This record gives sequence, structure tokens and C-alpha cells, in this order.
Amino acid sequence: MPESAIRPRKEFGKTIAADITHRLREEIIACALPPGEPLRFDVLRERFGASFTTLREALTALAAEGLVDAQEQRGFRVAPVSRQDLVEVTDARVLIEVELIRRSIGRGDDDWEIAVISTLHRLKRIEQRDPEHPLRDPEWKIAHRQFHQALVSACGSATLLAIRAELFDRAERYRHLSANFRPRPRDKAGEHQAIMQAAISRNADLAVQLIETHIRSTSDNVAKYAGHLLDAE
Amino acid sequence: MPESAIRPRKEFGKTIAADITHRLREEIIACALPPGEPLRFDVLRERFGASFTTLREALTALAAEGLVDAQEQRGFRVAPVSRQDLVEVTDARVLIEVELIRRSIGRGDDDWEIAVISTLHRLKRIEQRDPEHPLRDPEWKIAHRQFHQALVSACGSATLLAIRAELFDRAERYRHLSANFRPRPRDKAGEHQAIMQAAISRNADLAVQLIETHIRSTSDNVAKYAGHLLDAE
DNA sequence: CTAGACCATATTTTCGAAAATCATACCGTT
DNA sequence: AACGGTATGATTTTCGAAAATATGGTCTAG
Repeated sequence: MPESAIRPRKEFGKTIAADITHRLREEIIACALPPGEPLRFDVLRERFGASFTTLREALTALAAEGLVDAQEQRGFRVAPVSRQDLVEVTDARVLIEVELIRRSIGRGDDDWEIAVISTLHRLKRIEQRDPEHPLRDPEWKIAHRQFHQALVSACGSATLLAIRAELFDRAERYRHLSANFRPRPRDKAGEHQAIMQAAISRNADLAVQLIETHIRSTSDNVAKYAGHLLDAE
Repeated sequence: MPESAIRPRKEFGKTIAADITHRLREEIIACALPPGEPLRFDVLRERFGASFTTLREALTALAAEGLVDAQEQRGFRVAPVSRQDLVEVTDARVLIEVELIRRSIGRGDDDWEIAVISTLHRLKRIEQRDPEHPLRDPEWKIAHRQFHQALVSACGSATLLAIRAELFDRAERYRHLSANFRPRPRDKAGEHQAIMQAAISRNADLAVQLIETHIRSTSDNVAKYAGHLLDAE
């Protein structure tokens, strides 16, 4: 199978553009490309090995997701961060996530329960391995994302799930921003466990309350430990 | 000033790509490009007078908005319509619009009241002119959009406003879909008037109830008069 | 010394050709 | 006739050159 060696690697999508979109998204969320950083084509071209127009397509898609800021005729830059934006993302997440948890608990079937339980199980396994810096572990990030995704997956609305996914990405970027300054992760494992139990036992009110607290306390932590980065803009 | 004649017209944005994105969006919403229609580059190239890559950028942006469906390696098409999608868009709109109305009523200042009153006034003026087929009048469409925009404009969250705008566009496409089959528009003028009064008098509960009814009855009308188009897919 | 005009350079944006991929019709075999 | 493989044409996707635009510095007039 020589083809995989010949053509440019496409780890994610079928097209190079989709692949670059995916890689760029990851780097922005992880703050490998810091907020506000100008995204010049020369640099991106060398870094991702794609042409102007292909990069442009990827940047345009990310601009629609709110991770990139397109300044017409003056190029692109990583979307800046701010206290205001953090508050907006947090509020929007609470509004939508709460609704989706409610719907999922109301509609979830056996497969949903299994998905919730098994994704949490994997998350806990990974946490045992290195409980110090979970956000630095790519596997933990994926597992964490999949657990929260599983919780709402039975809500029945692809439209709201897509919106939720965008907000989750934007929030995760803020978590990365503060990760380097946070002295120690708080007890997320316990929170996740409690959310799972409330969901499985179909206690919607409790699950909703736990999720809201979970989201808001994460956001508060970001504001606390990365506040100096938010005002600098 | 010869420049406007020389270079390609850019009615909307500074770049051709942004301009084409805008024009394509309008045509898709108005169903001038019908749902499910394949968007072939040859055709678009002739129609919009732009190159492959510029069109590609516009289509990618619209795909992120949910108005275009990108099928990797097999091109783009106008996003298909379905009963399920209509229900999802309607539900999501109610969830978000209700919240934003509440926040706007809680935070709106004098300028907000003026914006609500004046946009409604213009809308009514235009309706008097041709009360039969409002959706066919581009000015009515703009005025209608601006009135609903004004209602929520004081909510304080650019993030939620952007999400709301996307959902509004997707819903407007469904309204256009049914416009040709609907015998007569119902009394929207009265509904708008009542919503305005509830908002200005800061009666949030009433405004929320009226908005929800407004959105849902519009959606019901679409399902009633364009139902045959929704099942065909 | 400041403000504005002008040029040179850096950067973005657009284009159409070329490569890659997909869809279809054709052909031979079973 | 049904099936599988292959050639052919249609379509999308990608590329780097060329055009358009912004940026920054220099000069001049006030």
C-alpha cells in the first residue's frame, strides 16, 4: 500500500482541508497557538504543508466556529480571549447543556446508559494513571470529552448537539489557558461520578444542578487562575 | 471613481469570498437554490463570476452555518430539509429566543426601546404597502428580521446572538419553502404589535409566551403547507 | 515638530491550470 | 443475465503564480 506514503497525510478527513481544519482546531484549543496570535500564511504553509487556499478554507471554517477571528483584508488570528467571552461561553453552555441533559434523561435507552457508564469508566481508568495533570494527557481529554458527550447524546437534536460541541471546544480552550497556573486539579472524578449516578437514576433535577455547578466552578477556576491573561487583551 | 466599475462588485464585504458567502446565503434562504440541489462548481462559477477556491471558501462557511451540506470528495449541495430538521430548528429557536428576550427585557435601556419601536413601525409601514405576499418583498424580509433582532439585541451575549441568527436563517428558509403554498398569511402584524407592547412594558412572562407561540405557529404552518416537500427527501 | 502624501515592502486574496478522485459505461467472464 | 473489473469522462480538490491590498517608513509642506 504505497499510497499512504505518497500523498500528504490525511489523518482525519478525506480532504486535506478537513484534515487541516481538525489539526488547527486542536492546536488552538490546546493553546499551542495562543489567543490573539496572528495566523500568517507563510508560517502556516510551512507548518502544515498546504497551500494558501487550502489553509484559507480551514481558517474560514474555524472562524465560523468562533475559534478564529477573520479580519477582512488583514488576515486571520486566533480568536482572542476575554472575561466577557468566558462569561458568555459559560452562560450559553449552562443554558444548552442543562436542557440537553434533561432531554437525554427523559429519552435515553439502555444503549445510552451503557455509553454513559462505560465512558466514565474509561475516564477514571486514565485518571488513575496520572492524576496530576489530566489536561496534558491527550487520552484524558478525549475520554473527558466523550463522557460529557455521552451524557447528552440521547437528547434527540443534532442541531443542539452541534451548538453544544462548539461551546464545549471554546470552553476547553479556557481550561487549557489556566491549566499551567492552576496549583492542583480539584476533585473532578467525584463530580463526574455523581453526575453519572444522577443521570442513570433518572434524577433530572439533581443532574441538572450538578452539571451547572460543574460548568460554573470550572469557569470560576479559569477566571481565578488565568485572570491576568484575560485582562491583558 | 472608476474603481467600482473595474474590479468585481463587492456589494457586501470587503473580500469577494465574503460577498459570495452573503449572496449564496440569501439565495439558499429564499429557496432560489432549492434544498438538496447539488452545487456544482461549473454552474456556480458562471453564476457568481468567481474562481473555484473562492467559491469553496464561501461554501465551507455556509456548511458551518448549516445551510450547505459538504460531502467530502463529492462536492457540496444545499442542505436538505426534513420534518425532523424543522422540529429541531423550532425547538432550538424557542429555547434560545425565550432566554434572550428575557435578558433583553431585563437589561434593555432607552435605546433598546427605541430600536424595538422603530423597527416595528417600519415593518408595519411596509406591510401596508403590500399585505398579500410579504415574504416576496425583500424590504419586508429585512424589516422583519431587524424587528426580531432588535427585540433580543440587549441580551448582552454576542455568542448567543450569533447562534440565534443562524437558527433564524434556517427557519426563514422553511418559511420561504411554504410561502408558495400558503393560501394567505395569518395576522402577523397583530402578533408583532403584541410582542412589542409586552417587551416595552417589561412584561417578560407575557413576551416569552407570545414569542414561543409566534415561533411555533409559524413552524406549524410550514409543516401544514409544505409537508409534502418535507417527506419527499 | 506635526500632518499628510508617497513609495517600497510585506501580506493577503484571487485566479485558472493541474492533480486527485469519483461516477459511469463498457467489456469479458462465469 | 449477473458479476467484477477497467477505461473514460466528469467533478472536485489542491497548488503556486499573479493581482490586490495593507503596512511602515521617508520626505515635504505647513
